[in-house]
Amino acid sequence: MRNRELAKIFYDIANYLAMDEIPFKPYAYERAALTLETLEDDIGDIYKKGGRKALENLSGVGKNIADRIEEYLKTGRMKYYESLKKRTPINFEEMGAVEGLGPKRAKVLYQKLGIRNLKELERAAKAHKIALLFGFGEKTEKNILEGIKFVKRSKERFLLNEILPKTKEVYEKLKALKGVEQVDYCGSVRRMKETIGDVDFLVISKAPAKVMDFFVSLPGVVKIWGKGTTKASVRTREGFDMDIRVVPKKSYGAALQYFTGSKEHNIATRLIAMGKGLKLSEYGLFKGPKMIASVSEEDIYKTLGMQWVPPEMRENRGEVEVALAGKIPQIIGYDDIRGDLHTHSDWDGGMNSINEMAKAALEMGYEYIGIADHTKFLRIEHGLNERELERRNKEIDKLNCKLKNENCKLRILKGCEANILKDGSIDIKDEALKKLDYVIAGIHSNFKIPKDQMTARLIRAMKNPNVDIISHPTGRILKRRDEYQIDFDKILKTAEETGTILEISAWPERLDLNDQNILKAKEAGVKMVINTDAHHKGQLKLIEFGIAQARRGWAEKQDVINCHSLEKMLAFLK
DNA sequence: GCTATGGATAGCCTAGCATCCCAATGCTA
Repeated sequence: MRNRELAKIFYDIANYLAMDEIPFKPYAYERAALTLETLEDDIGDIYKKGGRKALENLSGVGKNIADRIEEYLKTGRMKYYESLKKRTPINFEEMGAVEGLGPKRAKVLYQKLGIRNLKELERAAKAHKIALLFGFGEKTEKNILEGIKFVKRSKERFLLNEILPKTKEVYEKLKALKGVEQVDYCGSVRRMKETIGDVDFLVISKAPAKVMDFFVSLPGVVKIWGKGTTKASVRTREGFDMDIRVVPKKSYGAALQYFTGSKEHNIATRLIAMGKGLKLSEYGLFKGPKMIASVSEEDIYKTLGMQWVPPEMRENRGEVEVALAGKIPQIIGYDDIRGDLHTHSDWDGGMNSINEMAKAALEMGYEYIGIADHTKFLRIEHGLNERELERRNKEIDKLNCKLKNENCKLRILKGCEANILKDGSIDIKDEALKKLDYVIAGIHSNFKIPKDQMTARLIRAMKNPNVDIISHPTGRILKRRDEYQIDFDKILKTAEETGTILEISAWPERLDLNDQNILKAKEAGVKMVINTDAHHKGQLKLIEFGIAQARRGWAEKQDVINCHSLEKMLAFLK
């Protein structure tokens, strides 16, 4: 998939143009990038099948951008982009990741101090050169240093959604390869961890040399770190590494268990083995020199006197003890979601009409979809005011009538994503909220207020009888921003008392609540809802990432309100 | 640079905030 590569380039171009204060063009490139990102098919395939015309048919892609895409697909290069880059050789991917740094400031830093990347930025900030620049100051310099620290910490890891599609693609190719008997991906991808270091594949094959050759010559491989008879390691164009190893059939289960990890889980299981006078390694479970289990993971766990543990739970957070006691919870499955309650339509900043979103929900096999458009505080997302909300509600009523007449079971729910203002009040009148099926409220501004103030802010919002759900409750953005300061235990207590539901955002950069908070919420008896926050119909599919997170937090169907039928789900709301 | 219609040209991308310098700017949602 070259969609993401191209999107990245277009975002870069948008930054270069914004830097020069060129109006509107940046916006055009950003829109094209967004289209590419949400595209379901590979841009190369689209071009192969439909040619230039197919490119120009994409929303936000006109003659010029189609030219650029075409050039890139044909030559692997884009001259326009390269010339922009040459003129201002700034690494935006690094610099832009620092919160508070945008294209304009990056340009000033380059022109005045020659700063091109994170390393040079850090050096200048530490030498207090930045605070002296016009338009900058002490505070900005300090914020930049803090931002750098954060970026560095998350730099080597990739978001799960950056990795998973490519992983599945390679997996399918390996599976189809002649001579491959079995293949699995393991490691943190199999555990569906929110960020991933590298990808490991495990293969059974009688022709390992052929598998190695195939693996290192996969399209998108830019560097071969090593290649032996049963092991190989490569770097992909996207910048992450993939390893493969061929293992004997008889120890496949042991290898799969070992390479899936986590390290902490493996240590715990090895200790169990030791306690029984056994030895567990990547080669098998041994009693003295005799291998007593190893063909499958189930086999190994069973011989250890444990239940099989779903990969998402393998973090040594008590799952080993629970598996020994035979009490592994029935965590929710990837097909258990019956509706998405946090989606946006073109009434606010979304890309699709309510009707289109509903159709997409039907394709997902959903029983209901909730439209939770932004409310008025968020002007950039075209947040709706009371009157506009009313008009939107009428459209939903009409569509529901139509669906009913067509004997369609899907129901569209009237929701909104209101804003929790600095003092904990909601940016839209209660009378308007009352008319909705449900209300989501979230924090979209003033992230840096003291902990007690932030906690009080959320608590006040939860006590509002109209607020049913708190969206992305901790506000973190993976690789960009830490969660805001809150007393999560107090939040849980209030949620429990008021019957407020906490969201598990499936948005790959949020995944908020995270796994550990999900576990805490479950223990506190707080109900949750898994939502995508889709701004585009294609993004309904992101639900997979939310479910994975819920599984990592041991959530069961009873903990997640949208695992239930419409009627039952509605009963959970205030 | 794209889209929508006036088919060559208008309209798109807003508002609150933090910071920096005390009115303006850049960043973020």
